[in-house]
Amino acid sequence: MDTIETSKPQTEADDLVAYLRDTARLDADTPTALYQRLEDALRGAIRDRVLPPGGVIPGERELAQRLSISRVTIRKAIRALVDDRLLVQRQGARTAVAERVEKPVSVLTSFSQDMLARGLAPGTVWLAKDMGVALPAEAMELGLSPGTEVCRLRRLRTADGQPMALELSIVPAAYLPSPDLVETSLYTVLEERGHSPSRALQRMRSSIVGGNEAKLLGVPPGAPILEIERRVFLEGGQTVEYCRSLYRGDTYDFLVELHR
Amino acid sequence: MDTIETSKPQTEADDLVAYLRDTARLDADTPTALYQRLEDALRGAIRDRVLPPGGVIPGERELAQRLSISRVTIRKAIRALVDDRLLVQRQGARTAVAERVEKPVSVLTSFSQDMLARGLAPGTVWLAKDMGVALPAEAMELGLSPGTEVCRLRRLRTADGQPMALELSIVPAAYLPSPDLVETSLYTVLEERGHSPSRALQRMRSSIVGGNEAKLLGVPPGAPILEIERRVFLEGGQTVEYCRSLYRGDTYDFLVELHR
DNA sequence: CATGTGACTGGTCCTAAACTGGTTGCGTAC
DNA sequence: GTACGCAACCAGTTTAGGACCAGTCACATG
Repeated sequence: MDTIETSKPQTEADDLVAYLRDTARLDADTPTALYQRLEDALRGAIRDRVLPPGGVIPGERELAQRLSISRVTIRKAIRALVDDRLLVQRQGARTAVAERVEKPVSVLTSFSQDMLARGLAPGTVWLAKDMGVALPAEAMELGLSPGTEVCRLRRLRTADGQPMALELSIVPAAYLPSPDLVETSLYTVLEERGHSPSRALQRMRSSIVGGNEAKLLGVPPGAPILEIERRVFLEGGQTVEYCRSLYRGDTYDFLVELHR
Repeated sequence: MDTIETSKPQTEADDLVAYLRDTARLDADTPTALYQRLEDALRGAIRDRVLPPGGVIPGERELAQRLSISRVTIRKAIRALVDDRLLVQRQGARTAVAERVEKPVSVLTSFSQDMLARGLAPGTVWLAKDMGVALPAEAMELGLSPGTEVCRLRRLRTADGQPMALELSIVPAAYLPSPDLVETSLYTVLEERGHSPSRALQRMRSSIVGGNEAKLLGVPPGAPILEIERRVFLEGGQTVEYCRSLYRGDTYDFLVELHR
């Protein structure tokens, strides 16, 4: 028999059990699988710091008994979190919450944040701000119906006063009613208006700069540039920005983290 | 929240059943086929988030009973949505609403996989394979003690027969005892030997190709190239490969997915 | 101090019941 | 023929129990 006789007043464990019982709605009769609900509840407990990083969770048997759930189910839920690197299991030792969730480097940042992270002072020179009906190509990239209004922002971005990139941003007027709302950071304005970018796809290629753009960037024609085409999405999947940038190849590099 | 569900324990299921009953007009005598109406109703339920993505729908038998409809009809309606990838069926498990399946783009891939994903046939021309004591710079990049043995692989990678990239890979001999083990794919060999890459950091910049490399890549000197420097890590964090590549700027672009 | 024991941990295996979708066959109505 | 209903069976999943192994850790013993 694998019985358990614990009655120690472990407040932490009690808190967790209570949290799980509430969050997973163990008694409710939902169509969702039990282990699935428990998994989500555990995920929430880690997110809400009910389970602090580095802390340990109660034993599987104890959890099973106190939640009136089979150990199989507990293990199935835990297993999913272990696969996601949120929990760490070691035979013989208790299951623990992962110490540090490695913050991925592939993070969606604005130009300003990017430069600050490099220890450079970001700056902006406005080249054009306008508004109008989306061109067919723009409507296509943004997933808009033809005829929708869009804002266009054309800027020279600088770092420590030196030209770093040319940027053309196109944003549906639904998210940015006027280009004049943007002082320096487009993303700040979007966030303030409740349209937080959540995801982006970015295509990069190496290319050669032409005459006009070379002058603006302060490099000789024929210098290498990093062409970046970026489509930024909201939580719901709607495209909130389409952006084409030319970064100076001699002073800019892009860092990505790749997985699995 | 827990106390409100006195009259009806299955809130979620009840909501759906009510929604379907209303939307599909089950009792009405319309020329439209019953399964057709049910299908549209289910489609609406998904669109209106009555059925959230990732959620599960009640079992076919339960639906059939509660809607007073045959299971055959239920299945016929569900079948259509499965064909449209709106629902996901798995024998033994409940039918679930499809998650938005944005395939992750920031994935660690080998050159071969990358080219295949682009619909191109990957190829390799060996320029050099050798082995020796790590140079100080190499030891530094790989995090090795000075004097450790490393393998060096220098390859011209082709796509559909055309030169695409020059690649110099450096791998500690502990993970690759001999450079001759690699036929075409380094990652395949590493995986077979139990050293699966799990994570990589990649730095990219735009640059100009020099004379020798231009000849190998089949582009004129001064053509734009994408310089990629990649450090690949194992699960445990040890560096398993340090790689420098030059990709042709005119035919190669790199796609990344960024979050939050 | 070292060390060994025992209680506890997760890892793995098993049985079993109650469900799930998958499939087939038979029947009725239009 | 198509639409619809009913029923049985198969295969897979979920959940509940249990038992045993192997690793970990705290604590008493020397």
